[in-house]
Amino acid sequence: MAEPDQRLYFLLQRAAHRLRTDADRRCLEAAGVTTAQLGALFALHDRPGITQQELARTLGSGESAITSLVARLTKAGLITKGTHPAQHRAVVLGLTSAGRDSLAAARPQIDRFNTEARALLGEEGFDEAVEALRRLALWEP
Amino acid sequence: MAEPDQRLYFLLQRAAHRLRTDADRRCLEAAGVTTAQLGALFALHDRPGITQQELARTLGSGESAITSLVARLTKAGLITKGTHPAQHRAVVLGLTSAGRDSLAAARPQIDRFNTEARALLGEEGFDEAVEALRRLALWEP
DNA sequence: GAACCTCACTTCACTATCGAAGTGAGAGTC
DNA sequence: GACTCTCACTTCGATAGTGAAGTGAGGTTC
Repeated sequence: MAEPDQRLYFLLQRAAHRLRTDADRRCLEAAGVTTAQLGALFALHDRPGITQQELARTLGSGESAITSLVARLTKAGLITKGTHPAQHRAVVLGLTSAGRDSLAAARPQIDRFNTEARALLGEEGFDEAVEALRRLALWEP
Repeated sequence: MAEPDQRLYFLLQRAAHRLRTDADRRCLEAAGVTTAQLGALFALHDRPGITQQELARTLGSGESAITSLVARLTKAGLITKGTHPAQHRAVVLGLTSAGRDSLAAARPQIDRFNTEARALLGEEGFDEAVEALRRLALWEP
């Protein structure tokens, strides 16, 4: 048992966890948000006016996880909740200027983070890893 | 903003999350444990008699996370807690036969999981991904 | 127009994680 | 012997996720 290559997901989770704690720490220090919250801010920056449901799909989470995430971000004054003109009960989300500030503050940390990861894995290794992760993230077993 | 390669950790987390939910579902169905719990069972299988502290290091988690994890596994009757003969307050962990059964039941699921991942990424891509993840998991930025 | 349906969102109980603070028994110091 | 220190573990209050069940206003059907 315990052959390394038989534990892809253990490795994946270790790596994700390892990077998350570090990224969380950096982003919290720089922008006051966690990685999950930053992911939501990014999504809202890219697609302003999306609904909670769309945000959930974008982030790959369930709607109930988004409810509490949105609640925390709203409470922190980083995003706004509005009503959709056409869709009945849909909640439309948008960034506040404070949200944009957080995003801008986190930006250098992300860049530094990726630069370091590129240095660790090498240019080619980094690109391969990104491609593999993209496939795994979109995988439907 | 939002260039894909500037979001290594978002991708990593999406991929880890995506695989975890699937792996969790399979392992829960087959062995009644979550992926995190299975990771602990694996570690105890490989290194019987380790302490909670060593388990935390092995899994890459903090000790407080291990406290509750161990509590749930003990309550489920899958592991045992004992006292270390030499180290004072160290808790020594071991698998019960039920724990070994869960491990055995989860095994085919893991194999199937890895086979599918190999098919998705290709032999070479899989090995590269495993190596990249190993480096990221052990990375000290 | 009353009953039903839809569907985005919320709530609840659970697992999992963190970091910081707390606990407590043995070890060391004087 | 009393005091302090050490250190493995526990507890606490967060964030983050799941799935299942609940909510409620708008639309549909007859």
